[in-house]
Amino acid sequence: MTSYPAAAPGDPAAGPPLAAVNPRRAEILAAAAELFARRGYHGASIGDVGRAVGLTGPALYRHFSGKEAVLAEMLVDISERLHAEGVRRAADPDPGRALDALLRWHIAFSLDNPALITVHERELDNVPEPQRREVRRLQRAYVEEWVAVLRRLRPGLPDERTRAAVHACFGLLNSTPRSAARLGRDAMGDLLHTMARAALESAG
Amino acid sequence: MTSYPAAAPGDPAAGPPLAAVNPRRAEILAAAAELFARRGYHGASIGDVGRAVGLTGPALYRHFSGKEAVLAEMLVDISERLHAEGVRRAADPDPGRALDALLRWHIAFSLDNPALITVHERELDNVPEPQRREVRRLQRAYVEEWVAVLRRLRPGLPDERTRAAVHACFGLLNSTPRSAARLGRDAMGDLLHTMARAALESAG
DNA sequence: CGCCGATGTTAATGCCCATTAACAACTCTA
DNA sequence: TAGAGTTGTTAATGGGCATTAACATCGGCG
Repeated sequence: MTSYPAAAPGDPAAGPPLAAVNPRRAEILAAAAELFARRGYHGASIGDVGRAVGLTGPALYRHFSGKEAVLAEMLVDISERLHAEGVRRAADPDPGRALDALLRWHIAFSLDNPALITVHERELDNVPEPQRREVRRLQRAYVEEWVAVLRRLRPGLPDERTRAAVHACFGLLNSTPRSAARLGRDAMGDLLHTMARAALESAG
Repeated sequence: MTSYPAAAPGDPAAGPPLAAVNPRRAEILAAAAELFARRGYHGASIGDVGRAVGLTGPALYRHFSGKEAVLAEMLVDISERLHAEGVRRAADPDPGRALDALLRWHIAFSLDNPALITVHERELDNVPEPQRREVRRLQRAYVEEWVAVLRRLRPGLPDERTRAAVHACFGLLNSTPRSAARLGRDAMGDLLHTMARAALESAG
């Protein structure tokens, strides 16, 4: 079992890379993520997002081409981050270690970015078309990294069952945003890791 | 391991009891659940719901006092059904059997009513105030049924940890609506049961 | 200094939507 | 068969919201 310290500055779980590029854009994306997670894409207005960063609604159009573009950039960024680091961690030649590394990564991401996880899970349908495909592609690829590791760990399992198990595992891991989490962050991370690992092992 | 046949007519998982009372209301509630689940409460209009049952938007006001009332009745009904049957099944004197009975119940409900599960999980904030409290109360009570069973099964675990484990388990179980589920219904039910049971046992 | 691009603000504009009004049709029943 | 309740429909009505227009401010740079 590994511990779950808060994300360090260099940690890939810490924040979107574009935070350094344009702080205003990053600030808007963060506020929008929070609001979209809490009230849903259609439940949060451009004015709400603007107000959350100390601006009026129309000011956002200096930074994004529209409301959909905010969501699109948010989801593409999340999927890319999840996928890129997933590939890296799945590459461990020992499948058991790879699985633990994937679990640590996903859990750290959920604990650090509950709003992003929520939006990623719920709002894909509101992303306009060129980017929706891309997000879907990245999501699928990320799942396949997990499936490939499990396949090495438990050869002979039907792929469909493995895929279903991975989806269920994500459900467990992504429950973080909804659980009040009076447990401390580290205890919660350890608990999720233990439960997810046990769940996946039981599927074989 | 138990199987997960499709809900029989008399089965409490089959449908809301008020379906027999007023078929039009039930039809509207079902259509609204589907639309609210797919597009979110704010993303589905009264007109959309009406059209889904072959009516115009304003016709719904003959059956409900407004859009919020549709959501409220839907969520109160779900929470009541989950809770009532949860109490019944948690009453088994053998905690191991009680846990399996709870798992079977929750899994059958998710498989039969993916849209309801989704809405129940996401839209509580849009329920107007007198009923929101009631739904919260029922949700909490339902969780406590699970916690009580686990407490009997694994005495000595801190309640906070047990509660967190139950929430995580719900995340796993409720992932059904999001997983493509090319697995057959019964295989999916068995898989979820196995994984959830293993996850909960690992938490102690 | 004087212009300009970047970034904001406050007024339109136009659409969508929840809700209500005004008006039918159908059924039941006295 | 007339009248009333039930369930619909098609027109308002009014508000909210995304988006755009028109107008400032300000910092840098010629």
